Amino acid sequence: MGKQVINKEVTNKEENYSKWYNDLVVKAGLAESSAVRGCMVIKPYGYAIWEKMKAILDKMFKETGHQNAYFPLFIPKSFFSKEAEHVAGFAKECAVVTHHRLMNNPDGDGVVVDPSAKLEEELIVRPTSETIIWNTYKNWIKSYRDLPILCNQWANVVRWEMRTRLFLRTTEFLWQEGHTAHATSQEAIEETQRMVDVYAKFVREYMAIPVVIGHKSPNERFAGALDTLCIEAMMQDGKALQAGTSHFLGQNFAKAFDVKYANKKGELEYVWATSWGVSTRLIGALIMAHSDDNGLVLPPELAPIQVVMVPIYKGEEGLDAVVEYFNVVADQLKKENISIKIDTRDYIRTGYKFAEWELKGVPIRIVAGPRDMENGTFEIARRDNSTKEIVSKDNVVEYIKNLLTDIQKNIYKKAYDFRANNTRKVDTWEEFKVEIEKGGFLLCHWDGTPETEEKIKQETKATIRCIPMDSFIVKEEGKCVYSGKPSKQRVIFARSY
RNA sequence: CGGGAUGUAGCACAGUUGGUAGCGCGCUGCGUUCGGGACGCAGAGGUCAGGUGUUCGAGUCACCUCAUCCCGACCA
Repeated sequence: MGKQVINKEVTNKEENYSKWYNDLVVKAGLAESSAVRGCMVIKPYGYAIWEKMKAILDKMFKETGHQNAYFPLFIPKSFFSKEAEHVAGFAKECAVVTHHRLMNNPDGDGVVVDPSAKLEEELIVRPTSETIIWNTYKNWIKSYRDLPILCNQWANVVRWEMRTRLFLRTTEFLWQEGHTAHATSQEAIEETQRMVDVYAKFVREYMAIPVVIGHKSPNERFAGALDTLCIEAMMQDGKALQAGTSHFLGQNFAKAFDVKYANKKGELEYVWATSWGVSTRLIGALIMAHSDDNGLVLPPELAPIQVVMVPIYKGEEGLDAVVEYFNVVADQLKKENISIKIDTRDYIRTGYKFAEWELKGVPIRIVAGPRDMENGTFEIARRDNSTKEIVSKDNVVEYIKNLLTDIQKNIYKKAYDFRANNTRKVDTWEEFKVEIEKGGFLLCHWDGTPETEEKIKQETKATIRCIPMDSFIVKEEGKCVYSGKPSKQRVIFARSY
């Protein structure tokens, strides 16, 4: 049966945000930690959310001209050292395959690695696929006619992080990574922008989370990129979360892997590259952006179950009657592509079911019992603001359709207002040190140097989340909040995940 | 890899000066309940992380190993 209940004593968001988050992930049935250090089991309910995300993103990628492909999990070690910055960025967190055979332990029980099966060249479990993909693209690209190449892969990657957290940072995680090759710098830069826009649209419209699009500062840039664009979201504890990145890689990987094409004049040129990705971390963002002490709050666009129907009845015939009453509406809703669950479990009490579906974040609950059947009504409760209404069965389909749209908007608005209330301009260093403790985004002038950013990070743990490109653009002359040197635009400082 | 802590039932924990294992939740069965997380009765479930030592006797004391968590460094 596996009934899971949040113990309210330990799930107060205000008191211990981390614990609240972790409890929620486990108790809502999204994921749990596994036997392997830092790895996560994504449970069916959590994976259903991921599948919905994948389907929408995949469609958006195809609409922007991309195709899916798949590249190997293992990368020869030598590939890795071809791009100096890239290897420096990932070297410390790589899982390495050194052998390919086990044998019975000659000294006792169990199995040991067979020393005779040592690989000549070690294989790296991909932490990201730039190197193996560029080694492949080398063979695909000869002429300007072969360009652009616009590939995406859905895959798992491994990064041996020191500290892990369910969804936000696990040793192995699922993601998509797009890798494109272009004839011109201009085209690659446009692609980088196009894909960060796709991410922003997805997170805003489907996940109902407001994000800022911006450039990363050089310190925060992807290893091997000339420019990294990102979307940054604010979680309910005021910390920032990088939700997606899109990198302009210049000709770095083309040069490292010697990928040249013949242009129309027959001259050889290096190609221009981008890469972009989002991961299961987005599920963590979804949880931390909307949920409350009663559990998940899922936006209707991504909820695996959009409407749950809970019957109230006495005896077996009573149940059949209510289910029949529900089925009429359920069939109509299904025709509208609304996903329905009728909770007919007879071994669980009604109140318990209510609490359980709230914990799982189902946007709408419909309740009906003898009273409603007599009156021709349903009781409809929304998860996002806990209000209930009695609705006539004649209007219920239209009502639900509108309500789903309304909930989606309302969740976004809530998150938007929260972000607005936790974003402020800060102009002095004294003020900065006080304000950063309160959480949220600080819009500050910065002198543009990595040294200043590094010092601010060391003193306050805050980093530049991005140099905004759409929301929060404040182009004005000012003085760096730390060094007092001149600055032309405010950037976003925050503590982050 | 530094600093701190913790390993006892599925989960969360208690366990006194060393004396042979407990509570709550969950689970199983029966009954009464059932429009917001019900209750009663009866059950099942443990190599007290592992090892060595001290002792007549170790969950408890000492040492070692392993694992996990938190704080740093790293990071989607």
